[in-house]
Formats: sequence, C-alpha cells, structure tokens
Amino acid sequence: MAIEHRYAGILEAARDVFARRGFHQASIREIARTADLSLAGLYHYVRGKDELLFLVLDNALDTLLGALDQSRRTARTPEMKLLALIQTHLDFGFHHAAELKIINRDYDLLPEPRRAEIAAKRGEYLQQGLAVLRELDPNGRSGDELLSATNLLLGMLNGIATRPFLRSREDARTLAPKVGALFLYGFLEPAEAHHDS
Amino acid sequence: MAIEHRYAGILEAARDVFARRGFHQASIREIARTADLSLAGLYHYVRGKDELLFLVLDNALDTLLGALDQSRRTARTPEMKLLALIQTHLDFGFHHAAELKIINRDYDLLPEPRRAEIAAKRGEYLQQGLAVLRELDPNGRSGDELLSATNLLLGMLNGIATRPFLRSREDARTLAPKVGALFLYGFLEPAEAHHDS
DNA sequence: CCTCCGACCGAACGATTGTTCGGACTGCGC
DNA sequence: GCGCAGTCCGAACAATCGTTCGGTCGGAGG
Repeated sequence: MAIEHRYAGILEAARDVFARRGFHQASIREIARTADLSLAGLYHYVRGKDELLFLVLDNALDTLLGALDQSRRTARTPEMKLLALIQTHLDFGFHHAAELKIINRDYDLLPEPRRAEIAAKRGEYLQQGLAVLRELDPNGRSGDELLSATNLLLGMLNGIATRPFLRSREDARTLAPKVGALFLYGFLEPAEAHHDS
Repeated sequence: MAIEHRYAGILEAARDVFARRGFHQASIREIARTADLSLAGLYHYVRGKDELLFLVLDNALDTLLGALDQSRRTARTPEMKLLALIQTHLDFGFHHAAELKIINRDYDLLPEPRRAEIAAKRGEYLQQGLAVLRELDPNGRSGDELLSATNLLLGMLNGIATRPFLRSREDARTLAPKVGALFLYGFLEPAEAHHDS
C-alpha cells in the first residue's frame, strides 16, 4: 500500500512536470524532486523516462476514453451523442491541455512495443467519433468520407481545445453547443433555425 | 550572392531539422551538418539557436500570408474567398508540412522580443480569416462569435493539413470544396443540395 | 609583399541530460 | 545475534547540448 502510494505520487509528479514543461523539457531530476524522491530513488520504481511517458499517456487516454464513455451514456439521440463527444473533448482539452498536446505531438516518439498500445487507444477514440457520425449521417456516406469528416471534426476540436482561448468548465459547456451546431448545420445556418428538447 | 545562397541553405537545413526533431530536440550540430557547414561555421552566420527558429518561423509565415494574398485576389464572391483560404491553407499544409508543424508547435517557445513579431503575423492571418467569415455571415454575429468560428475553421484546417493523410496538390484541390461545403452547410446537409457556377 | 578582413573550422568550455553503481539504512524472519 | 531483501540515496558515468575561442586560409586593397 505504501509502495502503491509512492507509485501514484510518482505518476502525479510525472504528469505535472510533463504538463508544465512538456515531455522533452521535463527532466527526470525535476520529476524526482516533485515526487519527493532522489534521482536514483525514482529509478528504483521506474525503468526510465520512456516508461514515464508511456504511463502518463496511458493514463491520459484512459481518462479521456472514460470521460467519453460516461458522458455518452446519458445521451439518447445521435445529436446528443455528438454533443457529448464535443463537450467531453473540449473539457479534456481545457483541463488537461498539456496532456492533449502530448497525445497529439509526442506519442509517436515512444519506443515501439509501447507505442502500439497508445496508438490502439487513439484508434479507439477515433472509432467512437466515427460511430457517432455514422449514426448521424442522413444519406449514406462512404466509410472514407465518414473517416474524413471524423478527422475534420477531431481536428477542429483539437484546434479549439489547444488554442489558448478561454479555458474553464463553463467555457466547455457554453462552447460545445455552438461547435455542435456549426458542425451539424454549417456556418451559414442562422442560429434560430434549430432547437432541442 | 554566394553568401545569400549559404544563408538560404542554412534556413532550409534549420527548417528540415526543426520539423523532424522539434525545436528542443533539434541540435545545432545536425543543422550545421545538414547545411554542409561546421558547427562554428554556422555560428558565423547566425547568432544562436533562437534566431534560427525565428528566421524559419518568419519565412514560413511570410510565404503563407503571401500565398493567401495572391489566391484571394482572384476570388470575387465571399464563398470563393473562403474556398481560396481553405485551399491555400491545405496547400500550404501539404507542401510545407514542416513549416506548418513548426508554426503550430514551436512558436511559443521563442524568446520574447522575437515572439511578438511572430505573434503579430499569426494574428494577421487570423484577421484575414475573420474578415472572410464576417463577409460571409448571413445574420449579424458578434465579433467574439466570429472569432470563435474563425478559430474553429483554422483548427479544422490545421487538423486536416497536419494529419498524415493524403498530401498532394490534387488532394488540396479536391479536398478544399468538401471542407468548404461542410463548414458552410454542415454535416447534415446532403451533398447535392448546393452547386456552383 | 604586407596587411587586413571575412569565411570558416577544430577543439574545447561548462552545463545538463538519462542512466548506473555501490552502498547505507530499515525492518523482518530466524 | 545474523542475514536477507527492499527502499532509497550520493556520486559518478558517458553523452550531448549551446556556445565560444583561437586560429587557418584565401583573396582584395594598398
């Protein structure tokens, strides 16, 4: 139990330092210091920096997928599923901006056995988005077109979530419907033309 | 003239290495080697690593702004201006993937006197997009909403342009109308509902 | 011919990096 | 008491980093 606590503290420290400095700027010494450990003491628990990156990425993707799963559970209509995805993604981006950055940018420099695991979870997330859009698609679009649209949507969300805009839970809640409406009905559609509930 | 050629080669080398490795992982030694110069020889032309990053960013943003300016000149209607912006951005992303990567990823770790210059050019690009959307807006949206929409559009474009998708001039030409239609009319709109010329 | 200057380089500087090694301290079984 | 295993650390390792210094070389000006 004590060692579990130590381990959890190390992960916290790694996440915080990675978040503050970014992966490449974060030094193992600073992570150790943040975790109240000596440099060599940290190496007692962890094989190396790459494993630290893997653990942080794995954790981040798990919480993202978990949040998506939970928020989608209450959604009934396809539109609301889309809204749930958008809000979850924006919320994650606002509260874990650095992790999202690392996911999108630094995951591909993981050593190979580990990278596949992370890539799989990324693929799972993409599949979730694609499923939502497929359910939403009015006239049968091809799989490639749906994949394109999914990438567009996720790119849009990443672009917004990463941008140093306004970031708080409030912002995610108010921004998500606007983003959803724009994605569904387009920029030209007047805001009053559609309504819910 | 010879020194100009040297200088251009150095910028090319810096761009490639920055894009491949990321700023902090890129070593000046590798840049020098790529530019067929010794380490100290490179320092004869350039004050340091930060200046290298600034020069690459400045160059990239100038070509992007230049391309946008030129492509928008032939556009008459607001819709065509949007299409021109989209196609220019995608084209730039496909042909100068390295520069776009650096712009989106490394600009914020420039030292302060120089960062403001780059931020200004980025802001100028944003303003161009915002102007297009303002002209396009059917019912009066507030400035903040237009700015939000602009950020959404640019984020979407970055997401697509950065994604290792399919990248060639053909792709930019065929992809741009689809992206434009999706942004203007939304995901739910069937593809046949609108047509041009 | 001498001098000066810009182009360029080999070698080193100090700092920092990820990682490892040998050991010191503790608590537990015996 | 002894020994063993786990926890943790000080100190060092080699490598690499950005940067600088002292210099060589060739050509242009006088």
